[in-house]
Amino acid sequence: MHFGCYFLLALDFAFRITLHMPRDNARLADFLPYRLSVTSNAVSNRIAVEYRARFGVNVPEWRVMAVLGDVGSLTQRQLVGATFMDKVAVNRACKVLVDRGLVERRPNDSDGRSHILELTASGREMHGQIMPLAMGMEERLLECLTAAEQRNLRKILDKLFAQVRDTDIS
Amino acid sequence: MHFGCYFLLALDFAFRITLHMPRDNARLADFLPYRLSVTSNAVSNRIAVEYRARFGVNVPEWRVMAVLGDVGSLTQRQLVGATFMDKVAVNRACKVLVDRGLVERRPNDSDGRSHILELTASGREMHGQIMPLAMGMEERLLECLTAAEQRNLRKILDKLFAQVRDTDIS
DNA sequence: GCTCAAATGTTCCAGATGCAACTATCGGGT
DNA sequence: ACCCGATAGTTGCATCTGGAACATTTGAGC
Repeated sequence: MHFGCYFLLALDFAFRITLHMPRDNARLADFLPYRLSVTSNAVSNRIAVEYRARFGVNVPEWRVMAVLGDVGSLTQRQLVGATFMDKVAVNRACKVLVDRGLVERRPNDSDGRSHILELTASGREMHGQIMPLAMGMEERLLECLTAAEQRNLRKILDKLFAQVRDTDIS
Repeated sequence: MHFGCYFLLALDFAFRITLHMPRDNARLADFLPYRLSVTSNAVSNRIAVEYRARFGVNVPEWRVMAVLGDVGSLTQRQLVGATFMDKVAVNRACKVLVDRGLVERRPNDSDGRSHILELTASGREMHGQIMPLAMGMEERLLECLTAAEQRNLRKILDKLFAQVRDTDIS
């Protein structure tokens, strides 16, 4: 966790440079991609620690479980599409989940290259425990925002993602 | 880049599960920390590729240069506070920048443990080139948002960060 | 001025990440 | 039926990342 003990110092520091710097100097703290990254990492780390401590899964593994628990049966390729993760990350997450008996992998009759992945009974049980935890964390995280701000945030993130995907930023 | 060729399929997939899934099922695509992470990673990767291609620096190195160029002279400890990066990341970034002649490190007279880091002439020159690029990318990224949405986003990210920092999410 | 806990920076190691190359399979064109 | 380019999955490798242990220096208390 690279925030925490240093945060007060950082705030003080940011405050000082806000006051004393010439207006035309670009400050990292004003750079929106930077803020997005810092906030996102803080949120992700916080949640990842919780998943790890309680269920022994990392974020890619949890994402795969969340999608499988929601949809049912998917191939790795479909999981890649559903989670926006790298196919290697999906492959590794699936391998771990299969080894732990949380996911079952059976041949795909209509395509010999792929397999069908599905939660086992034990996987569904963990899914039933981990989803309320995730929802609870989301709720407590979003407590600080009004309903309008929550809607705004979702809309804005969608717009930004589409912009990065479609537009030549460079 | 783990989005791109799979994106259309992902959209289609998300669309299908939106339509056909029971309402009470929690979907990963609705989970805000997930969306935040996907968007942030997409933005960061896109920008990182640009820095790498044009200046041969990675994100930690760029952050250190941005702060040094803005503030002047700092110790590694102050850089940690200013960038929210890990002290190891700051140390490595500084080492690389010193080796490349972009940053000068001189003893700190008032504290024998630390050194003062400062951009060299060549470092200031790169800073002068890289900051407009960063600002331009930010501008083109934010083109998709209204002025009100941009203000909202900054406010919301601040609130979220404070929430993660101060509140017990688990 | 001595001692010791705290702070700074550095190195080491272990895990996460993702690209690229590879194998196996598919399916369209001939 | 046979190519052959495209696709699904896997493995290897090189890089990124951060926690933990370490050396050095500081500064407060005695």
